[in-house]
Amino acid sequence: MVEFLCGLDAAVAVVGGKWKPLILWALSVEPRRTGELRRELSGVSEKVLTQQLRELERDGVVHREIHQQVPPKVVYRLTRKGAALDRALRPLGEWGEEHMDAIREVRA
Amino acid sequence: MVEFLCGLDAAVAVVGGKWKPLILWALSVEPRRTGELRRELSGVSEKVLTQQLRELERDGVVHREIHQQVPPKVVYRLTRKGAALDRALRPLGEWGEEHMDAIREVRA
DNA sequence: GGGTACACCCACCTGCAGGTAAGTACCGAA
DNA sequence: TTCGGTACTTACCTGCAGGTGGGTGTACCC
Repeated sequence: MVEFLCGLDAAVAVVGGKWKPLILWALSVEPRRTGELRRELSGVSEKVLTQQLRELERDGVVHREIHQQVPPKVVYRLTRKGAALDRALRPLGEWGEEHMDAIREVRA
Repeated sequence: MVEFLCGLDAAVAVVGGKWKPLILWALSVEPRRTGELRRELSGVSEKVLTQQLRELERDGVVHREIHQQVPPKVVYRLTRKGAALDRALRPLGEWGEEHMDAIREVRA
């Protein structure tokens, strides 16, 4: 790994994770706490959510903001790079929106 | 499955496969025969390549054109829908191009 | 006759992404 | 004093995407 054939390859390495696109989408609306994210993306396990958030943080698209208090409070927000990534994903989302029905139909 | 939370979800269902983005990229340059694709995407096994091509065909983004002759000749090309998908992937590719170095660096 | 190229198909196997369930440490409310 | 909420971590397990290696049929070249 760590060798990309093209830009698309690199981008996929960042957003390629079961919940990552949805996480980015959620955070693009507004910053959120861990629990809020968990409830929004119904179906994610706690482990996988934090895991994917850590990877997004490592890749520099998500910022983790720890409010030192009890009980703990952690807020996630998109970095500038993350916002750009989100914008780059928009056309893909629109394409999906447009052809969703046809795709769904073909898988029955 | 067959239930998408949003357009992005649907699009990912289509391009989410180890070689699919690269296949689309290759076919966007020009239509290709099976063997040409195999050589271009060095690393794909024959099985997985045809498998992913079949799925892309089923999803209506790739057209399979069989020239009835011996030895067999099969040409794959993007459909209009496929070309639109390719265009929708461009911004993502550019984002990747731009941040590729940073991403590579963070994974060492 | 042996080798190569074409575009497949099939049975089998492996690695790892993702899921499950439990534990940590703290506090406030019932 | 037990419960619920906060944000995690750890050990363990499972399913399946993807990879390996073989086989098919035809025709050309040496």
